[in-house]
Amino acid sequence: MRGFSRTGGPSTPAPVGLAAAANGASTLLDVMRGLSGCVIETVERGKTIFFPGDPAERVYLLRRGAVRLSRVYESGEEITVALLRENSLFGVLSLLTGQRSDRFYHAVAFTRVELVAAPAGSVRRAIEQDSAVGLLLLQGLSSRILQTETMIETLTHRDMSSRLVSFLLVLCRDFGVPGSEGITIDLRLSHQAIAEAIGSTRVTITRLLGDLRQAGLVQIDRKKITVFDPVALAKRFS
Amino acid sequence: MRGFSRTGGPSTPAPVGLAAAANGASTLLDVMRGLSGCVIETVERGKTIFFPGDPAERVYLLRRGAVRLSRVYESGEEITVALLRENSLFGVLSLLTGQRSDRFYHAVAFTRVELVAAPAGSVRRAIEQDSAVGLLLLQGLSSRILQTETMIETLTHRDMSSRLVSFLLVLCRDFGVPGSEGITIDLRLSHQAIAEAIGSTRVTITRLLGDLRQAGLVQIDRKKITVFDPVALAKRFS
DNA sequence: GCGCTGTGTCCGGCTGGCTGCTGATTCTGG
DNA sequence: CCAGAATCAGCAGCCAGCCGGACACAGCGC
Repeated sequence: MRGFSRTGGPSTPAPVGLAAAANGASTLLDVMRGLSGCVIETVERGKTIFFPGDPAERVYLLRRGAVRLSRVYESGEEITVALLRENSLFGVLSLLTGQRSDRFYHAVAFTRVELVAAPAGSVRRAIEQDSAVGLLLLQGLSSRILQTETMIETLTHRDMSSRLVSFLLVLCRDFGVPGSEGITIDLRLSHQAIAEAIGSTRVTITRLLGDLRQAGLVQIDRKKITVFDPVALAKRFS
Repeated sequence: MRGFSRTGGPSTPAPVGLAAAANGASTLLDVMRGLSGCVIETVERGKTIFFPGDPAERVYLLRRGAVRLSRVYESGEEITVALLRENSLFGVLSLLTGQRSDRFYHAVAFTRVELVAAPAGSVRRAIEQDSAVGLLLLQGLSSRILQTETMIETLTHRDMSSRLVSFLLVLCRDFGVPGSEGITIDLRLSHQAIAEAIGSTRVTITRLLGDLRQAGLVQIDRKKITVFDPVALAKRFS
């Protein structure tokens, strides 16, 4: 059950041409929306965008909300490979070698999500027609790589405390909204979700978050975490 | 001290034009080599390719050998963010937003390395002139992302034993050469290097590798690891 | 109102990090 | 090509941090 609601893309192939190139300020979103076969979808929190094993035929741009890419094991365990923020490209597997391939990740809407999906072939054609499209996509992927690498950095910290802190800082960067008393992470994160993202367990996360709260570094209000002072928090790992 | 030896790129801007597009079988390597301002470099094992803080102005393609991207902390500790295999693109930071930015990783030749470096501006121009270039780069980056995500998967395993096994399998994929008695990882890996890559310590790696050896799953000969049977090894984590 | 998910806490046990040391291997410069 | 230096590998003992399991309760949605 996918729970999509398609609000329809342009049924007639939009004139891609040099439109994007002509407009220097054009964005990935504009480009994706103009692609032939593109579909704009809304997915409710918790619903699946694609399952492992599904054919990989479309590229996605996350327009609004957050998406969780995860790997599911036979044991039933699930680990989070990426928490995508707005404007992230994903599903790029489909861009690779022409041959058919299947998804191996599970993509779930972590919040209510709006996304733009376009067939891989369509993307390829658009690139050929308008080189500016290629550049934009390239930049999108570049920033995905940087994002992912920061996450690797987070995960190589040895003690869980550092790992959690580092993860919180990543979340601040990706999902933080500044407020009067610090940066609030605009996601409803359960301890379990955090544990699955940094390779720990629910109980440990509960304990460590408790420590941080008692140390006056963070505040938690109905699953939303506020970091009072990121630099002070960063001092938590050497 | 960078220890480069430049074997000179084309001093006159090569005619990029539609050459690549015309030739369907063209590769990333061909494309990069044709870029104006491109330089082919050889770097000896252990030498630095770029330091953190260096201006990010070039994109690299790793043509031969392995490159280690790492983060250095004030404490002197160093963790490995990526071990790049042949045909990997790196230094993509420079492709992002036009504004100047600095490297924040340390890139070191992990083996003797041959690479092709091209100014970011030159890459951008090539994309504009020939859309096929954009597509090739895009595919290059896509596979980098997949690679990085596998590494995240590795790192979220809780027990070190699984982590090590998972890492070895990644290395087999990226650097493995099949032999008569299994797959040999074509890198000279010290226990310390492995520890820095999977967020553990030298001592633990020594112990765990010893276990694997005694279990008859791997063999180690002067720092080269041979995995007898990857699928048997994979059974090591549930 | 009830049930489910999420949070907080306790405890036993073991993994894995830390320290210190020794012998082996590799690298470097003369 | 050799000698000294530096890095690397293996071993042991100690101890903290984290996992696993279990349980009670709070909050939220239905």
